[in-house]
Amino acid sequence: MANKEIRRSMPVFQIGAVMELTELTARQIRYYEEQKLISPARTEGNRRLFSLNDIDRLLEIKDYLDQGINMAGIRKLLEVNQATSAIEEDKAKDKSQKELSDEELRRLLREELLHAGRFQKSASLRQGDMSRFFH
Amino acid sequence: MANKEIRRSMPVFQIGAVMELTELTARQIRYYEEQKLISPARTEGNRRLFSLNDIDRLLEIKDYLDQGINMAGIRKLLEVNQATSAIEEDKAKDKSQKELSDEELRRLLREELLHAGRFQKSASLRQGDMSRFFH
DNA sequence: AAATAATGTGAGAAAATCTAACATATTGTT
DNA sequence: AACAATATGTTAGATTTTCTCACATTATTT
Repeated sequence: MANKEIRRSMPVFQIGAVMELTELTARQIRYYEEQKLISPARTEGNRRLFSLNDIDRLLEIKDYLDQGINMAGIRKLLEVNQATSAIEEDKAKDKSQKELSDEELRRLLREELLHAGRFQKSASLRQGDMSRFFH
Repeated sequence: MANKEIRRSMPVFQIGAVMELTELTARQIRYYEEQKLISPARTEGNRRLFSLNDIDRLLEIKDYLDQGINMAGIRKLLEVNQATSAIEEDKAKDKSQKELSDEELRRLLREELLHAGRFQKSASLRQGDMSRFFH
């Protein structure tokens, strides 16, 4: 499901929330952006907006920092991590595709058609849909 | 999993994000609070903080509004909805409990022990954990 | 026509975030 | 030991967002 990744990359959190969730200071978070470790989106008014992926990344950075790794090291590690996780995603995709029986495929197709267009405009969001928004 | 409900009720969204997600104006959202349809949390600085549940509720309200139902009606509908969904949750819980084999129970217990305390302090959050945070 | 309900709009205050600059503590280098 | 670089703290002033409150407007009910 590519929707999952879309949802996880939606920029919705302001820096205050991120500070609480990650226990990093605003200064630290901004510095990591300066160092190109993260690239949060911006509102019209230039405020940072973070996604779940950004937050995961910050938690990862924090872990590495606790291990005494410096910015350069972390930058490299995140690169590698990014690459390998992309590969793993692809693998998982292949695997799950192979494992689908024809019947399941037909069922999924029906589902797909039934819900087509659901994520086009947020106007189409309706009750209960927020549960679909994350993960 | 009661954690799911805990996560869904975590107040993290500011009104700006909620406006975008729901396509309601700030005025509307505040009015619905005044009408006791929602009860968002507050920051120290008195700003509203909404949870996923709040947002679902607002989307539900919007649906009802589109159907021409007034505040009183919506209030009542939300009450009923709340009650029935609680019942359904209980039912689901019963069902899933019955369906768990002894072996699965033991496995879950091990898991539980392994991850005990994880949600006590946000300090214990580590990389990849944000994916667990929603749904 | 008057009252009520739901929402819009504007003002002024308070809070959160922004950038930029300088300070400080720790680590690495010479 | 002295110096340089790294990572973070702190402060200031500007900008943006949100707050409450009051009044305006529009559509429905009585």
